[in-house]
Amino acid sequence: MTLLEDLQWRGLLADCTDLAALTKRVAEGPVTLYCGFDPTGDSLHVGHLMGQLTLRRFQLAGHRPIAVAGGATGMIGDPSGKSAERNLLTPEQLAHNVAAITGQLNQLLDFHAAGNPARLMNNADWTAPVSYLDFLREVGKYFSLNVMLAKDSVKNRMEGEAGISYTEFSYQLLQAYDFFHLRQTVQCELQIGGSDQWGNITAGTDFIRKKLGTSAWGWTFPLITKADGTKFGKTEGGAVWLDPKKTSPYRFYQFFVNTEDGKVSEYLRKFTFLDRPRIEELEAVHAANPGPREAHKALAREVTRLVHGQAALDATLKASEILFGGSLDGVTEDIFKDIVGEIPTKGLERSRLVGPGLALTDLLVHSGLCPSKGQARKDLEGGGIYLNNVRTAEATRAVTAGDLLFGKYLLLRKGKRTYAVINTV
RNA sequence: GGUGGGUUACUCAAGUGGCCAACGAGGGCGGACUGUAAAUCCGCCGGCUUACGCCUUCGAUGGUUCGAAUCCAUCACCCACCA
Repeated sequence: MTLLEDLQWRGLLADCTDLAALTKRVAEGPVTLYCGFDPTGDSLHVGHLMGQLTLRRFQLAGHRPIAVAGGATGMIGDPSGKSAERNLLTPEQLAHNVAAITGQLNQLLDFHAAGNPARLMNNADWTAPVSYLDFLREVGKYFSLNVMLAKDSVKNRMEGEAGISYTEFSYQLLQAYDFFHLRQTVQCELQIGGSDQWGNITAGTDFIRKKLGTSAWGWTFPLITKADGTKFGKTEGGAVWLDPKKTSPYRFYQFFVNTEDGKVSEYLRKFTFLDRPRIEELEAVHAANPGPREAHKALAREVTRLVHGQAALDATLKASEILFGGSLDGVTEDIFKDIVGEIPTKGLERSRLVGPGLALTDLLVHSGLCPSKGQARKDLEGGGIYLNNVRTAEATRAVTAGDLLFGKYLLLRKGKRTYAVINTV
């Protein structure tokens, strides 16, 4: 199976500017390709993984990937997929964000591969020095307003109430200029991106054809959705980030374990490097016996290892085994200590547990599991609270030193899978 | 600039003097079933309180009234039509 056939089998092709020609070109030898990442936040999230992983798939097949951090485009704001104008980031925020995501982009690609090492660039390097007048003469002249206005990203905003500023309207020119610059300086022939980037990518291929008279291709992959069609990568706590300080490896792993059955097959194909026989084997195992969730766990293991590494994965697996293994019997202090760092942990002065102890409702609020004492009481009465993995339904329950595990910890749980640890000091 | 309509809890959206902490839907959280899934069913969703109840909330500010989300005035923002 060729690379492009594999990508299509994985469902990673939404659209291609000329699939037949690209297929021919890829067969002839290594292609240089790029994918851009705008620094809209101080971390990438699981949605961004698709671009990074696809670059990596090309690299593994011998091609030359470039990850481009959007130091310039991030200053403008991409209107694609956005229903309203966004606030501009300050230069300080941008610099901070670029530094943060640059580190993350370094993880998934191989920058030392013999023959085709990955490269990391920042489009501010070639965009910032260009003067406004030069840009209008050298770039703007090649763009038809009619075509620009017809792009979905612009059209949707023109039709809606929010409108669009001249600044965001100009975004497609900047991205087109990136592609043009890379085509000219490093023979980059292909740009990949999510399907919402189609308009920006074709702006680039059109510009290259007009200005350079050479070929360039665009390839988009479908945006990931959940089974109910809502946005992928959001949880109660917000986005699932790649930064372990924002989303712990444990939560990251759990996010994938909790994938709906109907999506496991798709996610295995799109988020892992497992080969086709292995994925089909996992699908068969799951179909035969869905209870153990083997496919979900394989998915979660693979993605967690890719993003956080083997050591973090091991710790996460250990914590998950304990927390979802049922009883805490037989768990030693050393093993328990390992899970403390994996799930949200709050400190508590041990003196507060002496005598009558501390109301469990107060402890639930302190741990962050419940937003208020009233809610904590309702959760308790509803049977959704567990102390040291034992259901506790008395709203007036007090917690004393006698409840401590290993004389030091308390394990609180709300519902089936939300845990918190109290660490006494 | 003129005239009319609007601003309600996470979102949408009822409510036009007391029965309103405020219908309903979505969404969220819990429970049952199951498999840390989906679907379904049940409960809860401003705060404090064991409870009676108390406190804060319906764009902002002031007023009328025993009593206001509901009436009046002023202000702010949004929408529609006219100029």
